[in-house]
Amino acid sequence: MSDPIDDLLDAAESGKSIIKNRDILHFTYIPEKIQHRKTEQEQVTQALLPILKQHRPSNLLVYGEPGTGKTLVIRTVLRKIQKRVEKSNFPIKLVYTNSKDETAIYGLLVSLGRQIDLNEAELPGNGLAISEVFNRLLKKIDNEKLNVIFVIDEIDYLAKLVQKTGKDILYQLTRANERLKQGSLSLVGVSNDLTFKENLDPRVISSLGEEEIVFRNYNVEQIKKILEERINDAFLENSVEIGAINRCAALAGGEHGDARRALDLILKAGEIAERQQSDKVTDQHVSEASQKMEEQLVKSTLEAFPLHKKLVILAIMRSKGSSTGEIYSSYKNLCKLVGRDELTNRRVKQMLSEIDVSGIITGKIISQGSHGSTKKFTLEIATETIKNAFKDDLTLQDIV
DNA sequence: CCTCCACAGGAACTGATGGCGT
DNA sequence: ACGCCATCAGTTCCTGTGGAGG
Repeated sequence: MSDPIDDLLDAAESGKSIIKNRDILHFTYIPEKIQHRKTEQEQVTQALLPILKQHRPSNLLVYGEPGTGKTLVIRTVLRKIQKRVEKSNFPIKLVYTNSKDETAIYGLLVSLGRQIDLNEAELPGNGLAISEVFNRLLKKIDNEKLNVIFVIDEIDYLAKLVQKTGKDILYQLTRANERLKQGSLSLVGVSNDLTFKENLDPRVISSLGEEEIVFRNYNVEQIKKILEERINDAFLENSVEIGAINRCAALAGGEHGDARRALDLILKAGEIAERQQSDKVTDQHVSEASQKMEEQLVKSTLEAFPLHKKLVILAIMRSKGSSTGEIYSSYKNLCKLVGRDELTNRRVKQMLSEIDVSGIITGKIISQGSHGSTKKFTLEIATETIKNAFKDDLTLQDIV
């Protein structure tokens, strides 16, 4: 009888790798020469020129859908600028944050702070007033005469947080230079949403929106070109079939022109091909990779849900109908089964719409006339996937 | 045309957690 | 020691709504 681990190890050893360099397939990998997005590179450079020429802070707003290369271009340009001024008496510090990675303004500011070397003692991870955090950031910049460029990705998300909490840190950020005696602060905002400016403080728009650059979506042809460029460097010669590239571009680029997804896909397909000891990546591998990635994403989302959200999902599976009321009473039963206190109706409704956002269920408001109106929910994934994801949860073991 | 059901979903609040300045 | 400021999950209270049936 053969040992499964040994088998795998044997296969890995004897199997030849067709991926030479996987780093190149990371979307944000910066090669010395990016061929595409030439005009955008020029535009970004133009907008940031004041920083280089007059040592004057400059603000910039960049739009484009996910995977259109916004961040890549900005990083490339900023790096080049940084290199130029490295040895001058005007060195530039680059700081990058994604608003979506942080759930609150506080966390976002702390993440910015960490990157200009404020440690836990100088800037604790919680407990401070927002204005105090902000003061410490500025103090650091001032004291060390830093010339900082804050790149804030998905700034529309931050704008929403600002709106919700009433804290005008975007305004504060754009006006920070007035408070700085030394050093400077430039702001590069990146947004997926062209309309996000509408609910922004006009004073912020006037300073942040001085320069605006829009990244158009890639079409399938452009995606193919990007794929070919990278595959050339990342894979062994002739190890990726044309069909695989086409399928990849169609899957990822068809709707939104998402180059990041295309690259993730070809990498995953390459790994699958290697594992199958194939010396070529075929369109079959790409399809398989696409499916696997989808499943993996759903599974890890499900696993990360807190207990009550899991219970809500099981309730949807179990309830006879799919209206909010039916789901809620089914959920209450499940709570009894596992011996947990049930949450309120309101909270469960909230959870349902959160799950809806993650794409695992879809809800539709249906009016039943005199029987009131309700939201009907439909599962978008197989019940097998759910059972599979929850089977390791001790509390749920009995009811899955 | 009006009523009325069964919810939808906004807003304000609570209580725990954690660190600040005084 | 105490009040202050933020965040987070959850609760309480609330107003809004589409259309079948009267």
